[in-house]
Amino acid sequence: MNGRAGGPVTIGAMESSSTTPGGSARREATRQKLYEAAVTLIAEQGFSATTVDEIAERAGVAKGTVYYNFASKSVLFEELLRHGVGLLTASLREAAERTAREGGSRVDALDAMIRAGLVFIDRYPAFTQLYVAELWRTNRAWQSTLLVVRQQAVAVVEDVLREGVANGEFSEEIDVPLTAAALVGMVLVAALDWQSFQPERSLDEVHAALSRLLQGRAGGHR
Amino acid sequence: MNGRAGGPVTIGAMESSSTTPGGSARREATRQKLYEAAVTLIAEQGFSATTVDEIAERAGVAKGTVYYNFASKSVLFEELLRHGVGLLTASLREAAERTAREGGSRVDALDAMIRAGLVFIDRYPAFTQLYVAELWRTNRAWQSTLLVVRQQAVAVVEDVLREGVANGEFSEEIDVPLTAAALVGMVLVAALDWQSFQPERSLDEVHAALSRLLQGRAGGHR
DNA sequence: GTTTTTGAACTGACTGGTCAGTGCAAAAAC
DNA sequence: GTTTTTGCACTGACCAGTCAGTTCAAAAAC
Repeated sequence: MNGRAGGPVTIGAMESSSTTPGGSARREATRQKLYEAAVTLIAEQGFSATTVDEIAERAGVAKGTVYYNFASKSVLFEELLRHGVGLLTASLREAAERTAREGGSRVDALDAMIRAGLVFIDRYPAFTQLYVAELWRTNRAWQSTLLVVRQQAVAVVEDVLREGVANGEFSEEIDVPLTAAALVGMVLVAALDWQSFQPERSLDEVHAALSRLLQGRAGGHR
Repeated sequence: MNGRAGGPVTIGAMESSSTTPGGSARREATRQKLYEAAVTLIAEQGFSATTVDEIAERAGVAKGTVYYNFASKSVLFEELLRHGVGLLTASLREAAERTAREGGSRVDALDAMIRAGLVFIDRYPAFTQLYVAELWRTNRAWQSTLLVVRQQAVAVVEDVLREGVANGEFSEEIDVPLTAAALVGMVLVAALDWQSFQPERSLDEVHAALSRLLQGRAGGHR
């Protein structure tokens, strides 16, 4: 019943994390199942249109279990958000560090992060959908959670840009926050478009197109 | 009560259009009010979380009037989408044509379209929010409408890219559909981020940052 | 024996959609 | 030029259905 093909869409792992320090293994497994059920349903239908009964049914647990494990539908959603973005930032940071370790330039680091972003989106398309759909809303309960979560992800990109400016690799004229936002947006939207409207393309093709754009070989080839 | 400052957020004008060929002036005015009310509410809360009562109240009409003018809540939303994207594509196309008329290159055309996109988003932030939030959802009633509407907007960008490849201005290696999607995404996300998280920046600053990125002056300055 | 899950019943608030009826400006009848 | 009729646009109370969240006794897992 997964809109998209592919194996189990595990959003979790990410160790026990801050969510519940002393959760038993069994409980953690139940939460995991609930995350997975919730992420796909909410991505498809949106938060409000998704019922708790649906989530419980898809996770294969009783409705009471949802409320035994989470205080409310909103809380379940917020913890899900934190969970997923933790994974993403870890993956981005890892890519940047690996590049640095291997003596690559900052452009190489950005390129590696683009790929890491694409891999993440390819693996957890539902999470990405849901994130984009909710990020720019206003007046919602979890607005503050989203703000933190966004800052975490964008900060990784900003760091690399700043390092590049510091070591002279990038022009000092670049606007770090805006450029970081634009880069994240480019990857996010290109990837979602790929998944939704051009699923026949390979990850490498998408990566190549974005890489070219990053290095300015689209506007005026040389 | 408009989340953002500024004058009346008229999404309409766009002449009588195809929606209702023989609508009376009064009726058209009512529909316009309903569009304006719906676009901000749905952008803030999402489609499902927005009630028809709310829309009616904000528009200053009775609930029955909504159903007198639109078959259902979904139909109101679909017509709203078509309405807004019509405006956007018209604006993008106009920018591209103006540039061509003035003898600019295709890069100039892309640049002009970026600015036109930013101006549009600045003027109708709610519509943009709503569009992004709903575009990549699956299994929704208006999925087909969105597909058409997206294709319209992206096609304008693709056309310019193709022309650029044809006249040798762009490398033949560029992947037109993917690059177009990435460009649109870059503008969309950068603009939304600007509005939501960096509202102190001016349109010119945002435009400059995106322009630089387009011309590759971010990755490897020259 | 303690923790976790189950599953079904229940509540109270809310929602999309309906419909009989109102207001009113222009046309028709006189 | 006054009265009557027409029908479009709008109204808002109402209804049937839905949903988040609660409760709890009993079973299952640990």
